[in-house]
Amino acid sequence: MPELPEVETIAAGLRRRLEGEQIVAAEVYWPRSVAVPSVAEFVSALVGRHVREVWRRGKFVVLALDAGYLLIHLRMTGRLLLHASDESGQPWEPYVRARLRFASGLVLSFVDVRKFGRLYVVNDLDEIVGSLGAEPLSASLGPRELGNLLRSRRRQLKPLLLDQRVLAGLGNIYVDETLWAAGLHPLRRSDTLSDQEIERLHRAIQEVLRQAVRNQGTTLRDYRNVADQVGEHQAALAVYGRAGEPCPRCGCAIVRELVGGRGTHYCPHCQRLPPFPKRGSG
DNA sequence: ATATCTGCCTGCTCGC
DNA sequence: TGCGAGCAGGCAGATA
Repeated sequence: MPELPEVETIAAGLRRRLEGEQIVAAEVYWPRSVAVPSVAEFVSALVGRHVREVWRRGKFVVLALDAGYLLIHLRMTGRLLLHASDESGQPWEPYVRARLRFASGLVLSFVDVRKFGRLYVVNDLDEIVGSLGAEPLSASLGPRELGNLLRSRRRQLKPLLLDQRVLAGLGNIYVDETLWAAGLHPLRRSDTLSDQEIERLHRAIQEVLRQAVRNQGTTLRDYRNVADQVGEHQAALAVYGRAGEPCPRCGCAIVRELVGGRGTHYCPHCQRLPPFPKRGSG
């Protein structure tokens, strides 16, 4: 699933090759992939525009155009593939839901097996990303700010960290990895963390995400970068998808349970749940 | 305020 | 070998 590190990798790949490019055609093969506006308006808003800038916000890829913005959310199986052209010689790509053609001949294919991904064209960015929470890697999110986000709510840590309105960019894989790195139980209530635990969680978020970005993301099945290459971070995962395997820290068997309806992986030895909620800074 | 459920989707794995 | 059931999960929307 493309989360922050995967989307960051994709945005970087697009930035290098698309900035300055002009869109000459937009093709939609699965209309429901276009969230907003109508397909006809989507196409006419894109054709003729230039790509000014490309970045990531949460799990969204943002293409700033000379008029308006194209946003892409890959959800579960979405891919953005760049080809020099889709003329003869290119392998046929199944599950293409939409395509953009550029003046240089570049072709950007939105490929999405499960059709969960969404494309958006808007004039006001905040219409789509306005409700997103803090950027986990932002310098403005220090331990104190993270602590405020957690302590102002009384929620289980895992669903809270998955909530894009609180922190934008973490998904199931990196929440599990982060909680393991911080030594915190997924069911731990967010308002019971000590200052030390907040700092550990803050450091874990930074380190896990930065290492995953360096590794170009995690490919368990579907994720590919814009050149159709897999990531490398799957080899560095400590707990996600490793139920029954030994914890890298203590050797105890990793367990998998449902938390908030999601498959959740953790070490029962390193990530203990206190018998009763703690308060204050201990 | 928080937790839980449904629908959206399709490929894959499992058991018979 | 073939088939159906169940699973995977990000997010929006509805409900408890």
